[in-house]
Amino acid sequence: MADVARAAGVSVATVSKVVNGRYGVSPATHDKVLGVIADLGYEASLGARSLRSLRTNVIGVLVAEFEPFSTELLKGVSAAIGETRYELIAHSGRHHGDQVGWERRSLARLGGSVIDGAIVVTPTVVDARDGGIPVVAVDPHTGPSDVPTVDADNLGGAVTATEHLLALGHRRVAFLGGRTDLESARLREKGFREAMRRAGVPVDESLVVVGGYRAESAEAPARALLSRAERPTAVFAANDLSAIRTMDVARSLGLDVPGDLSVVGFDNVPESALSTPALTTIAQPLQEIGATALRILVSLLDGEGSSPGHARLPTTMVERASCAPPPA
Amino acid sequence: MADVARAAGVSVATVSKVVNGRYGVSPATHDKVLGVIADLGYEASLGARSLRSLRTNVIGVLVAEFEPFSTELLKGVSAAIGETRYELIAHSGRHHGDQVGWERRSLARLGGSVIDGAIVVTPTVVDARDGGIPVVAVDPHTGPSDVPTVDADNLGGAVTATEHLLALGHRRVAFLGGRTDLESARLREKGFREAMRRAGVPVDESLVVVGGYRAESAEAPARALLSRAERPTAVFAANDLSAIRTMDVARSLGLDVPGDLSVVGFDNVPESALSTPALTTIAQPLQEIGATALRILVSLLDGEGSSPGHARLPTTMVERASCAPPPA
DNA sequence: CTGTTAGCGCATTCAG
DNA sequence: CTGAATGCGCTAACAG
Repeated sequence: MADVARAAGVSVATVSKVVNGRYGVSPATHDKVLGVIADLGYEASLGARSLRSLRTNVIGVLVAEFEPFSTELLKGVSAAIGETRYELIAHSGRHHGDQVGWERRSLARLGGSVIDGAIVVTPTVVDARDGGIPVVAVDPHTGPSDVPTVDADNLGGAVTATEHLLALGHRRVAFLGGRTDLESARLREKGFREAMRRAGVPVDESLVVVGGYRAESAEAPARALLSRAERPTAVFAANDLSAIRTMDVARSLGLDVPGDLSVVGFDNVPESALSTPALTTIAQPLQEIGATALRILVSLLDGEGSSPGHARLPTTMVERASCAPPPA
Repeated sequence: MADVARAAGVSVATVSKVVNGRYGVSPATHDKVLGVIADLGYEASLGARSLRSLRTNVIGVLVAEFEPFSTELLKGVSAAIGETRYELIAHSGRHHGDQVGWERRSLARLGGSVIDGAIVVTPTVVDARDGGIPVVAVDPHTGPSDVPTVDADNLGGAVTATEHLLALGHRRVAFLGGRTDLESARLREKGFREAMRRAGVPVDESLVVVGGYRAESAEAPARALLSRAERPTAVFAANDLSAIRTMDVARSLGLDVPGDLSVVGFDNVPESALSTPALTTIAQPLQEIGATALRILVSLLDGEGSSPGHARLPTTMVERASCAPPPA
């Protein structure tokens, strides 16, 4: 900026005013400075600007990792940000296995300086005052919180998935759960139990296991489930990554999907259509969830007092090729 | 940081030393400060730190937009960053239609302050000295440059795609091109022409059009192509998004894919398996490309002098359901 | 209308 | 081994 000021024959303060469109600069100076900026290809350093000013016009999407779920959300956020004046930064910190706490750290690191507001994806602990900036949570931790939240109808989706398996004639239905610290996982299990109860089919507790939402963490429980003497004829996995890994495990055990085992997932990430067989799953409108979260955050930032509080989007079933009636 | 210093009864300078693992702090003080930091949940502000220090241990992935192509790369980068000491920031600036120049702006904005190095996705103009930080380009602009580059075998892939259509018996084959400013688009067209020439099939120049790699920009040329009296029996689209949109257009014109029209895409983004019919396409190992770019960048940052210069990964054909012999 | 001044939160000299 | 002083690039008051 000093270079620009020198070249334009003005002070850095004036350059700053021009860059930020402040009033009180003569048109001639304004144009001159803009010209020099264009020539030199100057761009204000985000780091320095954010240190001094209250607004950076940058929105952060904070994730633990860039996997199919979070990147789908990101696509939705990115599509919706077009008309706004904000730019986007997606951040994934280093986390040595600690699945909890990364959200606070990211927020403390970026909030209050680099970003004006944040969309936090599957946080365990969110506190509206962490980092002192507006926050919207997507698919957060159990329990009510004071931050606006966007999620999908996890309960209804889980009921639908389970009923689908029951309607096909399955009775030994297993539930491969998600991350126990997330509300979504809890609701999916609840929906599973509710549908079973309604159908009058008792839940075999030994068939309800924890998969952790990640392919690696789901592998062992899936293998245990399918290696049992009395193995289930169907598995409802709490998300697609677990479901896909379950099908891999089944194959490695010589089981045919859907001949010997039916599998239903949850999320409908694009990858679910690429598996063999293609996965029947419960679709969440992930991109729309991202877009909704962005809209809420922007309205928060622009101070349109109305805090929508909570948005819940519908889920739908996508039938593909991973389900069939149980073997005779 | 001042809060931490006060609570620990030391100066901010000492806290800084502890945080950054500098020598010259007594073990007792060290532990005490760490304890307070844990209690208060303190985290250094990225903005301030980057302003003062040369290293931030943050790597930036600079994209124009978060769409399937860039998010696949991001997954690969994210998976590969696990073992390193870097964290990841993906940035998409505001670009009012200007498809060129965003990369310089992003680089100037983040480089030299927030990030230590960058992976730039499909940049048109990259200069190694923009922002003064190490840069690796993925799928960049035409022409040799001084920045290390990672891409896929665009030429070979395009030949394979075209030969596939020719082998099915197609002779009126159209090419729906990409962004003319990108080397990848140029090579895909070249591969198309080369395969046609080898097969002794003349290229009808009116069937070679520009689609721009985006669904919206590909729609009009696709419609024009398929509305012609003598319409092509097959289209090789320069990327999957264009190919998928071409199939949509075909359907809206009452054409059956692949009965009336065969379509081949390029990229194999997950979405290509979700289309109806599922798209036959040329797969780039996108995640691997991202991981490779990261490895090169890290070796650059860690000063392992060996600059690999250029990595080119293989492409493979994925046959799905969008191709058939031409109508009789 | 423009320039001067004073920090934003932190890392780094250099004295103590 | 520790703390006080300095400045990174920028914006926000104020003074001219």
